[in-house]
Amino acid sequence: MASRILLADDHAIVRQGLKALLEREGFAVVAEADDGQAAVRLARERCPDVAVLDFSMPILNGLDAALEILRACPRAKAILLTMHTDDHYVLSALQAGVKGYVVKTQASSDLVRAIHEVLRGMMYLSPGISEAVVQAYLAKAEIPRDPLTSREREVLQLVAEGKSTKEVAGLLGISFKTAESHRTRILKKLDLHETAGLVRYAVRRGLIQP
Amino acid sequence: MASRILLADDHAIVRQGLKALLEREGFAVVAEADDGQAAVRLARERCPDVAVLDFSMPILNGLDAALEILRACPRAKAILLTMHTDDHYVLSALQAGVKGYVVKTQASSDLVRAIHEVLRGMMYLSPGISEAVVQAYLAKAEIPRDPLTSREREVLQLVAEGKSTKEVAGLLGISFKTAESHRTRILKKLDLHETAGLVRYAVRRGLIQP
DNA sequence: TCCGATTTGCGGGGTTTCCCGGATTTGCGC
DNA sequence: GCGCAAATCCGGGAAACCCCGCAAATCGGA
Repeated sequence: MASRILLADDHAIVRQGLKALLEREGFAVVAEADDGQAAVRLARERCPDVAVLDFSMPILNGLDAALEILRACPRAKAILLTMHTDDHYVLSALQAGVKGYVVKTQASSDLVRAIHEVLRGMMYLSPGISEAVVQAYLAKAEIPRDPLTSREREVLQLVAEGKSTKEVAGLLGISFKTAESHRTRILKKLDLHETAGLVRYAVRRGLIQP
Repeated sequence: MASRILLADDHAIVRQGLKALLEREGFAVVAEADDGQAAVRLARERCPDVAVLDFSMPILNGLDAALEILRACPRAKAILLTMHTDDHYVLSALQAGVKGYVVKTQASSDLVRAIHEVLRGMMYLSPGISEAVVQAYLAKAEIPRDPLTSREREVLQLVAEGKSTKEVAGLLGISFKTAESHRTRILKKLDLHETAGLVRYAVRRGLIQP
C-alpha cells in the first residue's frame, strides 16, 4: 500500500508541484497544509506516515510544527524541506527528532530518497550538510539554540508577522493576558524592549521572511 | 504543437515540481535554469515561447533576467513567479514588459492560466495584485520605486532600528508630532498597519540589517 | 510666479505595548 | 516525591502607537 504523506508549504504552486512529483513516485498525498498550524491539525486527523514540512511557513514554522506533530503521532516521520543549510537550523531539526533534512536546491530525487529512507527507519540529510554538524549532534554537543521555548517562538513569529497580542491570543487559543506574558518574557530573555527588535530577531532566525 | 517553456528557479526541487505540473498540462519544458544568468543564456539558445522565471535567483534576479531575455527574443513572453505582492515589484515587472505575474501562494492552475493567456497575447496578473497598481501602470505613472521621500526613509530607518517616535523626533530635531506624522504617512503609503510591517519593509529594502 | 509636494506642526481619542507584581496547573527530571 | 521550568491566567498603569483631520512654512520646478 502506498505510503501516506502530509505536505505542508505555504506556496500552493510549489506544494502542488511537489504533490505531482510524489504521486508520480507512487506516494499518496493524503493531506496538504498552508501553514504550520494547519499541518499539525491535519496530522492529528490523518496520522500520515511521513510529514514533509517547509521550514518557513506563516503562523507556525516547520520545525515547531514537526515537534508538535511528532508528539501527537510518534510513529510519523518528519522531513524538513528548506533552503537553509546553516548548521544551526540542521542541528535544531535533528534535536527536534526530524528524520530527514532536504535542501530545496537539491534535485527532487533527493526528497524521494529521503522519504524512502525515513520510512525504512533511517535518517536522511541532503548532500551539503556539513559533516561537522552531524558529528556535533552525535556528540550531543550543546548548540546555542535560541533561549526561547517553542511556545515563545510561536508567539514571536506571529508578532513578527504583524499580529497584535489580541490576534496572537486568538490564533493560539489562549487568553490575551497569556499571550502578553509570553511576549513580555521574550523581550526580557532577548534583552529587547520594542517590537522592532523582535521582528529583526525573527528575520535573523529565519522564523519569518522579511 | 506543444508550447515550449523555459523554467528558471534556483530550487531544483521546486523547479522539477513545476515541470511535472506543466508537462501534465501538455506543455513542453525545453530548458531549465538554476539562476538568472543561465536562464538568459538558455533563452538565447532555445528561444522558448514562454519563460517562467522565479523572482529571487542567484547571480541575476528574475526581473532583470526577463529584461535581457525579452531583448534577445522579443517574441518570447515572460512570466514572473514570486512571493511578493508589493506594488513596486509588480509595477517594475510590468514596466519591464513582463506579461504575467503569478504569486506563489496561488494554486498552480493560476500559473497554467497565466501561460495560456500570455500565449494568446494577453496579460495575466494573479488575484491579489492591487487594482491600483494596474491603474498606475496603465496611467503610465512613474514607478514609485520607493514611494517614500528621503525624510520618510530617515524616519523609517530609525523606527526599524527600534527607536520610539519620541526618540526619532529628538534625533532628527523635530517635534514629536511631526515625527508621528511622518510615521503615519509611511504606514499609509506602504499600506501597512503596524511597526512589524515597517521593520520587514526596511529589511527588504536594505535600509537596516536584520 | 504660482502650483504641488514636502516638511513641519497641532489636538484629541481609542488601542496596544510594555512593565509591574502576583497566581495556578502541568510535566519533566533528579 | 520534590523542585523547577513552562504555560496558563489576572489587574493596573504609564507609555507608545495608530488614526483622524487640520494647517502653516518651505522649496523645487513648470
